[in-house]
Amino acid sequence: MSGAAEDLSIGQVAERTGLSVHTLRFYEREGILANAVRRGAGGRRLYSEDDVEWLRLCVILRASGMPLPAIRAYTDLVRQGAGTERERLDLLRRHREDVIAQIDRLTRCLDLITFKVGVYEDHLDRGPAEHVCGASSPPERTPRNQRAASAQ
Amino acid sequence: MSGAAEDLSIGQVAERTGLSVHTLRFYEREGILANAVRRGAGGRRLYSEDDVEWLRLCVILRASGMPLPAIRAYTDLVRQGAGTERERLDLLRRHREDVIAQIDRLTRCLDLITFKVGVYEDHLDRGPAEHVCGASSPPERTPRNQRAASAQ
DNA sequence: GCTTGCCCTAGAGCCGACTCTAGAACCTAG
DNA sequence: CTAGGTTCTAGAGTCGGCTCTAGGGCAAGC
Repeated sequence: MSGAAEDLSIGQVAERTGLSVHTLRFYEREGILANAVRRGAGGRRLYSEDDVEWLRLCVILRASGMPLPAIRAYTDLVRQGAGTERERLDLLRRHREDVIAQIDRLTRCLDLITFKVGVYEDHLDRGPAEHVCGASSPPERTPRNQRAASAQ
Repeated sequence: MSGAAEDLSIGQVAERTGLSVHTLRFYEREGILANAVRRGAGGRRLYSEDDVEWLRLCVILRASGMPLPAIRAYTDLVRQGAGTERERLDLLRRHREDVIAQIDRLTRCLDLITFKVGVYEDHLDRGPAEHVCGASSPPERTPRNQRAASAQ
């Protein structure tokens, strides 16, 4: 499936991955391509659809905060071929946990920020109250009801 | 409430905010303190509990990806005092949207990673299948049932 | 035959956010 | 009196992840 023999230029790959051509070359130097890029006339890089798929995976890993060295480690495992599946799975699982942790952290931040937004909304549509400061923990989840909260 | 007259040293503030003393001085230079730090004997910084609260808020904003210039902007508004509440609210609301967007992105990444983990689990406990590649979109949400998927 | 556009390499530059260094002052305990 | 710990300043260094520059090649179209 999908294994057409269409060769793609670096510019085309940039278009379909959202990465810049600079970044594509940079990733290659960093060892972040599952299979070595072939070269065409004049030394130009030739990419396959598989390369694009691989890069899209890399984009997702990056977007979820995986550092380049970790992506390189994963790439190395893939390049080593069969027998490294267990390690790849472990690596992905660890990253998965990491992403979950990130989401948790962000969600907790979001709660506090939402609380703070609530405090300001109160403050603005019921006239100024006393002073209004730090990150004071959402005391009991009722921004629109109580007046001890910070609005700095 | 809580407004004791206890002065805190930079080291104590570092402890209770989780920031390093270096970072505290750095933030100060960057204009990220709602009220100017007082100085004690020998020019040493004296922080109040309010400063700690403020810094905790900054930590949350940073942890949720707000860049220092935006935090400085917010700090400036706070320093200008009453009358800037609308702007502060807007700034916080924008950040709130941003955090929600981050969580969305991460959640989408998580789905793909989870899918990929599923593919590897399949692959490992039902013996190797064909080749296994990019980020191929979770075709119909059934990792453990279908065998077209990528395991690179 | 010349411009335009895409591509090449090696290496430098940039940005954000810290992080650390050097050299010196002060305070407290032994 | 001295050693250890904390703090001070100004400024340099680090790190991750790009991003760009210089200088050049090649191919297609006017």
